[in-house]
Amino acid sequence: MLKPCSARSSAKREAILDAAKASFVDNGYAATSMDMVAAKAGVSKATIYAHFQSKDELFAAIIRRRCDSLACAIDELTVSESLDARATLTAVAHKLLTMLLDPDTLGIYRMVVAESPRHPDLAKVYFDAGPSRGKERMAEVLNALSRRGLLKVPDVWQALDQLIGMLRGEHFTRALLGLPTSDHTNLNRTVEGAVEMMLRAYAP
Amino acid sequence: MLKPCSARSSAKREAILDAAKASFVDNGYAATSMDMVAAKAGVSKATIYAHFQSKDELFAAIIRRRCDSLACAIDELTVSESLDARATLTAVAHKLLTMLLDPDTLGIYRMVVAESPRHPDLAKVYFDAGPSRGKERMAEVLNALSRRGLLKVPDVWQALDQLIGMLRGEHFTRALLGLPTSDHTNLNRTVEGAVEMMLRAYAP
DNA sequence: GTCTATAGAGCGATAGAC
DNA sequence: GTCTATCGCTCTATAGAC
Repeated sequence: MLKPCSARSSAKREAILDAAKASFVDNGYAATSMDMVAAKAGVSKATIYAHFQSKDELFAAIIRRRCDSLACAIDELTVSESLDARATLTAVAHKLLTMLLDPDTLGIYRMVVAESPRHPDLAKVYFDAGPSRGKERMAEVLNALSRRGLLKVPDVWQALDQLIGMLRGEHFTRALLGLPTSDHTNLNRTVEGAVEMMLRAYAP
Repeated sequence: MLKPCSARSSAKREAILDAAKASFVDNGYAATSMDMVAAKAGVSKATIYAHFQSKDELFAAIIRRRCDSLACAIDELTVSESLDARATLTAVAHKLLTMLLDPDTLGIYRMVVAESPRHPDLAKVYFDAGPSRGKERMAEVLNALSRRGLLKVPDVWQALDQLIGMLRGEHFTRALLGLPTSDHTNLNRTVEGAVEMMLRAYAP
């Protein structure tokens, strides 16, 4: 579970946001009523409307708060500069996969996907703060390896698409659909296989 | 757009299914009312309930119908047996990517993802008929190449996860979130890059 | 800011005529 | 099978007291 970088809000406002996030994740946007949120947050419905103009705005606030957390977690996605290419890629791969399969990540992503036709602006906010920012962060890792002469990557963005795609493999889709997840052995095998492919293709 | 393999139903029933699919895709499950479906289908609400027991069953019928179409389209995913490894992989990659980025595929997938917490059984039905069946079909293609000595694949399922993951790249996520899609040049480049990786790793 | 109470609209599902 | 009409319920959002 991720925490925000900086928190500055009233206690009730946070309680509402927490309750709303849980309710939205569990029931979906449309099937979540403001009464449910109020009950779970331990406040009255009118109090919610004192903090948020509408159900839509409450939803947007949740996504934006999650984006802040995501961005923070992504920025912390660093790897020691003294490792070789294989160790670096393996480390960053494990961190990424852990982040992707986090229940919070999946729950929010499910909502963003579901509501993207009705809330296209939020989908963009999420994509920029999540996948896009994550890729930029990983590009720095790859570039560092290139600078040290441990990798030769002609197109960093394409290489990252390939690495991330291979890492997600079937695991992410299965988790997103709530299907029984592959065990930890397979996760390690996926990482090893993906790293092997990268090394084979982009060794200097 | 995909069509079902076999159709056997009354005209009104089909009209209801078509209208419901469009409404569910556009508005999401919970935000779609039976009145909307009735209006779009040109029937009365009671007629819908004469054909489907509940809103849930109507939703399930749509997913199942889509699964039939998907399975049919996937079974037709064949490639000439006389092509070399690169041409075969490129052809099957283009077919897969076209299928994945089809607006109908995306719309239904969005719904299945959104409702998977409340309809886990439907998520499994969809996964089996879609991704799982597609992978089995592609395994046959890879096995055929291996049999002809054009490829040496130690673990077919891992190789397929890698290939499919690289092909989806960022395109699928962007399309799923309704973000501006990369142009056709990039799609071709993605295919070429993925095929190149596969050949480099799994050449005999 | 926070509460109780409620307005006003829309929902899923059904009854009963044909 | 198909319709019109309607029941009983829940929803978002607000009014007004404190």
